Amino acid sequence: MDRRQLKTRSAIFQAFNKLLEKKHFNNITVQEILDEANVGRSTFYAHFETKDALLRELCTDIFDHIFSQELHSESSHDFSSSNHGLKEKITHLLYHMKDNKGNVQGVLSGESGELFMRYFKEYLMKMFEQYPQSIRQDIPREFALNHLVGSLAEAVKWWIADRMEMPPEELADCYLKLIGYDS
Amino acid sequence: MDRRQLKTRSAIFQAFNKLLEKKHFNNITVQEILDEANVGRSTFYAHFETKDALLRELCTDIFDHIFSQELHSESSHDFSSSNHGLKEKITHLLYHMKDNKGNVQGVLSGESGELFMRYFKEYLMKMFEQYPQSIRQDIPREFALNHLVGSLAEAVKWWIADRMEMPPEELADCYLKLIGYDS
DNA sequence: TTGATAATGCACAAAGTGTTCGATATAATC
DNA sequence: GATTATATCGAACACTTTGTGCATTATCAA
Repeated sequence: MDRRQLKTRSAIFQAFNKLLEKKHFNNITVQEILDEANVGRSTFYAHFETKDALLRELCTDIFDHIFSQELHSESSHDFSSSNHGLKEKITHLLYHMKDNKGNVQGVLSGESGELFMRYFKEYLMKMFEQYPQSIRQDIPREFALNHLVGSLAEAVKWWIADRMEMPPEELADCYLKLIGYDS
Repeated sequence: MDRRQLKTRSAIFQAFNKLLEKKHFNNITVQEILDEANVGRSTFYAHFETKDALLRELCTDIFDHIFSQELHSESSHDFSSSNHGLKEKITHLLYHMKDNKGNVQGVLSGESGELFMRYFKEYLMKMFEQYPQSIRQDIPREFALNHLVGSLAEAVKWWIADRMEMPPEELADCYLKLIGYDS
C-alpha cells in the first residue's frame, strides 16, 4: 500500500477517534473529520464510501489487532484449570485493550459506545464459541452464549468508562465469578 | 391535551415505529416520518425539537407505561422466596412487553436496538437498585449492579429478536439461574 | 528521471434541516 | 349554533451537509 494512502488513512482514523471522544457519531460531520485530519474532501471519499463504512473499518482494524492472539492461540485449551484457560484469554484481551487505549478510547467510551458494542460482541462471540457450555446444562446454549458475550461486553464497557482502573486480572476474576465459571 | 395534538402525536409515533422496523434510526429522515404519518412539516417541529427528541419521548412513553407497575408496586419485597420477588417482577415486565409488542417492536428489534438499550437500562437500573446485593459479596456493588442490568437487557433483547417465543416464566428462570440468584 | 497515482481545491447538484407565515380546519367554550 | 382559540397545513425560505467531477499539483515507485 502506498505511503500516501497509509498516511491519510491513519490521519482520518485518528481524527475520527478524537471526535468520537467528544461527541456522538450522529453529530459528527464529514467536514469536521476533514478539518481535523487535514484531508481533502475528495480524498476522504476515495477511501471510504460513507461515515458508516469508516466506523466499520475502524472497528475492524482495532479489533482484528486486539483479538489476533485470542482467536488464534492454541494455548486456550488448557484443561488444567476448570475454566479451560478462559481467564488467561480475558486477561490478555484486557491488557491488549489497555495497550491500545489511545486508539480505542474514542470508539469505546463516550456517547457512541453502543455502536462499538455491535462489533465488539461479534468478536467476543467468535472467542466464546470455542468454549464448552458453562456449568448450567439446563439452559439453552444459544441463550447462555448470548449471556456470556453480552455480560463481558458490558463489563468491559464499564471498565473503560471507569478509566480502566481495575486491574485486568481482577476484572476477569469478578466476571468469571458472576457468570459462575470459576468453581 | 387537545384531541388534535394527541392524534398527530400518536400518528408520528406510529409512523416512526414502523420505519424503525425497516431501517436504522440514522437513515430515517424527518420527511419520511412526515409522509408516513401524513403530517405537515411545521406540525412535526411544533411537537418535537429534533429526531433525537422524538426517540427520547417515544422511549419515555413506552417504558413509563411498561415499568409503571414494576417500579411502584409494594409487593416486590416478598421475602418468602430467596429472590425477594424478583422473579415475579421480571415475569410481569416480560408480559407487559408482550402485551405492547406492537408498540415496542420497532424500537427494540431491528437495526436500532442499541439506541433502545440506553433507555431500557436506565429503567432496569431503577428497578434493581431496590434489591440487595446478589449472593457474591466479594464483588464491587457497582460492578455487580452493572452486570445484572446489562445481562437482563441483553437477555430481553435476545428474547425479542427471537420473536418472544420463550415463555416469560422460563426466561426469568434462565436469567436468574445465570446470575446465580435462584438458590 | 519518468510514468503512475494519490491528494488537493474548487465547483456543483441534490437532499435534508429547521423556521416563518398566512390560510384553513377543528376543537373547546359560551 | 356562534364564537373564540389554536392546531394543522402548505409553501417558501435560508442554511447545512452530502457525494461527485475535474483540472492541477505533489508524491511515490521503478
